[in-house]
Amino acid sequence: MNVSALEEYGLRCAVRLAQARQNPDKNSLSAPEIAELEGLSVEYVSKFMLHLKRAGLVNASRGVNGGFSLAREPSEVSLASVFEALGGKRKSSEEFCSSYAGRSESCVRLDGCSIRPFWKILSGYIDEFTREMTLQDLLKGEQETLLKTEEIARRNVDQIREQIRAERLGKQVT
Amino acid sequence: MNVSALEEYGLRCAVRLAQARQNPDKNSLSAPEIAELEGLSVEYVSKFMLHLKRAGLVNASRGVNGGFSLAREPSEVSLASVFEALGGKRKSSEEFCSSYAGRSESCVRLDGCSIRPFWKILSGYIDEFTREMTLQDLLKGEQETLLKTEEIARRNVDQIREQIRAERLGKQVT
DNA sequence: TTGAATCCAGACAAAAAAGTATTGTTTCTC
DNA sequence: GAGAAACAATACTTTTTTGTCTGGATTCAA
Repeated sequence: MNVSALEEYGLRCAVRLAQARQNPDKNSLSAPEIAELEGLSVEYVSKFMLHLKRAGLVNASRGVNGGFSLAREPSEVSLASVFEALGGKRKSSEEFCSSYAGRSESCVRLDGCSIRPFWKILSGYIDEFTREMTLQDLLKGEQETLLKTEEIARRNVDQIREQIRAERLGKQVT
Repeated sequence: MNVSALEEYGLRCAVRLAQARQNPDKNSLSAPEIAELEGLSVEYVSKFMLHLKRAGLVNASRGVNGGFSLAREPSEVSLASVFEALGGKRKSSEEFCSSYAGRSESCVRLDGCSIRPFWKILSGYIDEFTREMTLQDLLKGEQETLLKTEEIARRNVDQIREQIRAERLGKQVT
């Protein structure tokens, strides 16, 4: 349940590009520039950028004045899409169960699992969070980030309430 | 941002012990028994249990009728304490920044970081979640888990609002 | 047209996490 | 007391993640 290096560094690079985009003179950054800004090696940064490019999030141009630029508006780039582009896809509930099946064919706990509901809620919140947040949101500063966060958290509570209601109805029918 | 094997399997083993505790005849389980129940190797389970024991969460007894039993009431064992015992401690905000410093001495973004507030909120929610949830909660079933979840989520919203308010006041003073 | 700066791609190396194997110690039962 | 069943501890192997290195290919400018 920790942030991976991929997620952290990749997101930082994306944010740099989002910032650069707001610069009227020069809205692209080269790998060496990003590396310098972030204190990372050029090779490492290049690796991230390649992934982002393949996913269509970033445009690249070669040559002496080349570099990378964000392909879309920062407000149109969710953090989830960045993470996905980087290859560090989060496991869905099903993938999760099958990947932690231990030695058995499928998870021993498929019915009556007491842990899954817990992970599911937590995981759902994280997904919601990363899907709703965009590069633009991050650029706006802490105060704005907090406001957006509150909105997401509030909606999350509503969703949980909805689930509780649904569960209750299901119970009554049975 | 994925659950580690340590967290998943370790928690499962702890839940098994919490279940066993409710059994009046036999409130302990041996490593082979847990391994069988969870579809894991005995050696692997033993490794988890050793950690849980060292952290004082679990009592162990050797010999032919030996095994492990939960040292406290399931309602007194938070998921956070289980995870911590297993060694997979979550990074605090400070640890986080220093561990992803790249090649520099400290993180390049220490002031005016646009990403930290985001991770901080998300991380705070996860921490809150794992601290509040206990083994007892997991045993109660999905419906109860959801109710507790809603409570935590609601409190989370309040905390965010509090932060927003504090931030606003801070801004005004400056 | 030559060279420098850049992206592109995959192989490679190092470190961490996941999982196994081995050897020993304790406890119970017969 | 001997043997079986269990925990204890650590070393070892495998896999995944993290990060580097190397050898291109493309573009621009002098």
